[in-house]
Amino acid sequence: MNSQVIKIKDKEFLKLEIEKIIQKDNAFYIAKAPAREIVKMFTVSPAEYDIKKYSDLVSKNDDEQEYYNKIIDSKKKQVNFQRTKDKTRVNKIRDYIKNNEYAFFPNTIICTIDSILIDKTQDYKTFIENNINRESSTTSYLIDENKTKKVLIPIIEKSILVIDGQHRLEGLKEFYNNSNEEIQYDILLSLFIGFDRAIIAQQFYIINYEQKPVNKSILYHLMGEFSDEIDEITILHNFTRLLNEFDKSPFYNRIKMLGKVPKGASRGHKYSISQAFLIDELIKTISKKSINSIYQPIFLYYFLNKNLQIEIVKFIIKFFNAVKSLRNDWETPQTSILSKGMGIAALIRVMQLLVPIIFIDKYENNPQKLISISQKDIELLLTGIESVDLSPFSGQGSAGSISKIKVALIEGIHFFNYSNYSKFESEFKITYLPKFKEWNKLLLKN
DNA sequence: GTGTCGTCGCGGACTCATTT
DNA sequence: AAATGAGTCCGCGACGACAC
Repeated sequence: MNSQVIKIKDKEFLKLEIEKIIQKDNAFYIAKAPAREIVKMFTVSPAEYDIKKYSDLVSKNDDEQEYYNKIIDSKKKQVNFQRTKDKTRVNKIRDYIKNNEYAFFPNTIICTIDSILIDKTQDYKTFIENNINRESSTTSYLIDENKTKKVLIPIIEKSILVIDGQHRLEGLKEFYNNSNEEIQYDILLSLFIGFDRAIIAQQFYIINYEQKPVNKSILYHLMGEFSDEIDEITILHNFTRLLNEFDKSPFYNRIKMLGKVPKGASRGHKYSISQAFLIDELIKTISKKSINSIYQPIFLYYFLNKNLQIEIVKFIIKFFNAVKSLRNDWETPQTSILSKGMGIAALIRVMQLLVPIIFIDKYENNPQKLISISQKDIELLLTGIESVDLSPFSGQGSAGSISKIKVALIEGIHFFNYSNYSKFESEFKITYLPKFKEWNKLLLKN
């Protein structure tokens, strides 16, 4: 599939070879195009002249004029394909292209163009030269050349209307605007040519509002299985597998891998948390992104030292086994929130508050010493947790409840020695958080 | 229908760069 | 050096989606 830039009467066109894709009774086209040109051409709101087309239609249908007028009015007001540009997302895509060695976008940008078909018998250059002033500056031309279909799209703003892929293109645009690198970056286009706006609008609706987002657990699974970088997701993916498959783990047969209860699970099974959920919560214990949070990346040191990474999962197992031995409702996720998502998220936060304290007070800022902690030691630290009543917390949304459960747990655990969580928190922020944070920051420098 | 999960959006805090 | 402001992140609460 070739693409080239050509000039006809001082106007530049992007000439693309296109391939017809027939699906059922209709067809669209795919093309390969240089991103550097496309970013100059795309828009997400329909061009002005389309509205005029609708207006013409109205005058021919006088009887129903009022009806049509209403449609036109709503069409004019409604910014059709314009979604608010999410700047954060655009910047993320820009950085992805800039920094990632394998910065692929293998899926197509879905778009539409307004075009005129030029008959095979005519010379297209002459045709365009003759018509160029009569046609809109954004009009494209469809031609046949050497038995292949091609399209000539004017290299001008708004000649391509994007239905899906706005953020990818905005990201590419940002990349080109902020970089002198002349990289080759081809993108795939799915081109809808010659369809009524109503059809396009329908496609837009289906793509953007009806398409289900990918199950996050599957996404994490794929990243873990196929990415060869030992990044945060990969390691946590391996951890969750280990936690689910290792028979001494408190999470043995508890984790819904791929977000689903496995087929053939017994009645009364204990699959109570999803893999994605657990990864989302645990990532905060290893990610440098959490360094400014009150919930510190308590395992950052072990995460950064490859041969110590296993200590993270060992600690997690010891910690939750301690919880398990103190509270018998760990075994009954059907009736208790403790070993369900919210309970576990709250326990992880307790862990993130506990570790900095013992690290400083008991283990003399020595991460090696923390490794030697036993399940019994943790049980002693968590004494009091067995009396915390969790029944008031079911039946509500998650994020708020997680916080409330955490408060109840902290207030109940004797070691923390506070019957008032907010007092504990302010004390923690003064005495432990700054020291631990500094220590974590130091790890990143080395 | 009920209970739980998971995401969205908001407010506040913090950071960093630029201006005064 | 202080003030201002843009950008970003975090935690919380609300709510829609989904499973049972």
